[in-house]
Amino acid sequence: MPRPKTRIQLRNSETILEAALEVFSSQGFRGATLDQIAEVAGLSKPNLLYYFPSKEAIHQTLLTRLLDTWLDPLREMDAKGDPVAEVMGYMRRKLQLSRNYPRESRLFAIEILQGAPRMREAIEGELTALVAEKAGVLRQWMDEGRIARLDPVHLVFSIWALTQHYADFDVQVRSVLGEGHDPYAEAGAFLETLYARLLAP
Amino acid sequence: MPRPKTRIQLRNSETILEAALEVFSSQGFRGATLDQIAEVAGLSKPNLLYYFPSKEAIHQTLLTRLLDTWLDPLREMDAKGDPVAEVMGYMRRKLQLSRNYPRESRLFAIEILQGAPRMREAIEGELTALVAEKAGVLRQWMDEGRIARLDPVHLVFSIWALTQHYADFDVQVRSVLGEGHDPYAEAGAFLETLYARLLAP
DNA sequence: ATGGGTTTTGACCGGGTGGTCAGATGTTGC
DNA sequence: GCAACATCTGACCACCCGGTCAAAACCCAT
Repeated sequence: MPRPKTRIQLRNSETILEAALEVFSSQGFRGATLDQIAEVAGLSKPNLLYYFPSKEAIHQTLLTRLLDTWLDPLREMDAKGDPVAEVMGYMRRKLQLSRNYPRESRLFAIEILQGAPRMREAIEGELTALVAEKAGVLRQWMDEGRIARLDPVHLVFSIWALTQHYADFDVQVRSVLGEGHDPYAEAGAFLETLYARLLAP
Repeated sequence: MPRPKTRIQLRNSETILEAALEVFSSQGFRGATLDQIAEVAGLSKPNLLYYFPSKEAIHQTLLTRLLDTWLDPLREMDAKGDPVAEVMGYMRRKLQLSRNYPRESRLFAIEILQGAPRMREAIEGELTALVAEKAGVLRQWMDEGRIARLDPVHLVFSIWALTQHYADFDVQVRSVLGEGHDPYAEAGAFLETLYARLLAP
């Protein structure tokens, strides 16, 4: 069970994780099989298990990597910037994440939906702490009258919900919109309007 | 494979569906096993299969029942009512659905997340048609200047996203909020404010 | 009580799944 | 070229899972 060192190890580990993301995000943990992942990766099943000790370990690696990417846009929200612009910027970055990494979004969603059995720790630690910190920043801005007074945590929830919806419920969104639409472009415009009105002091 | 007729058949069919909802909504279709469902239902596995021809059939029955419940709140939105009150009412009913039927919400979410393999038809038919109809009503209200001009379909998406979030991501919501919170009460207040500001002409 | 229909179950089956292993094949430094 | 090590694979295993079936247990009208 080598930690990536050589070129081959690095390349194959990445190939496997990429394939695993594809399969886990569309089938869930139990729905995915090592054979499927192996096929997508273009490797044999025993070869997967040469690079990762178990199916569980592959999944765990994906989740761990994911969390950082996922929280970055919120980390970037700057207490020293312009409040409305900062919240808007956060919303835009999160929507971009949904657009560019829909599989990651779905992987995350499936995990939380099922009670976060393999992520509880990270959620109760890192994620909760970061939201608490940024809620403080938002509350400060509200106290200063620079954005409308709202429950800051639910404001964050609203950004999560509204942006992730377009990745997680992609099938439904596209079906309802019909052809000839760019869901993310329209969502961007809609959310700009929404948060402009919501945040105005 | 009897269609419910006698008391026993009715009672056991319901027991099975209730248990299946519990298990499917927390494990997904492939993650769930008949043994788990049987255990929760307090029946033997072969006995389940006396009432339903297959695992698939149990799942299908749940989904079919679900869709109607799920669309009812939108159906009730009345073109002849007061626009802001009607949209607000829809949002409130949808939030109540999340509060009262979180398992159903998660069952639905998992299905869509995985590409709606067993629901595509219903989504492309019933659901899409209903949204199209109600989007027309919303557009009419906007033309009359009675609510703000917005993309009506994305307005509906926003209600779905913001209300279902509290059921689907329950674990995350509760972790971030910490103890001593009533997520749904707070969400209700937050969403009232949000839609009041968003919809005002 | 008894007989016919309904409900329930233990035992079993075949296919799929995660994981192992011995050995084959490739790669690299000398 | 070759030894030492890294990478890869076919064959295999034990377990799980959805589903079957024959027979047992139960229910109830007569």
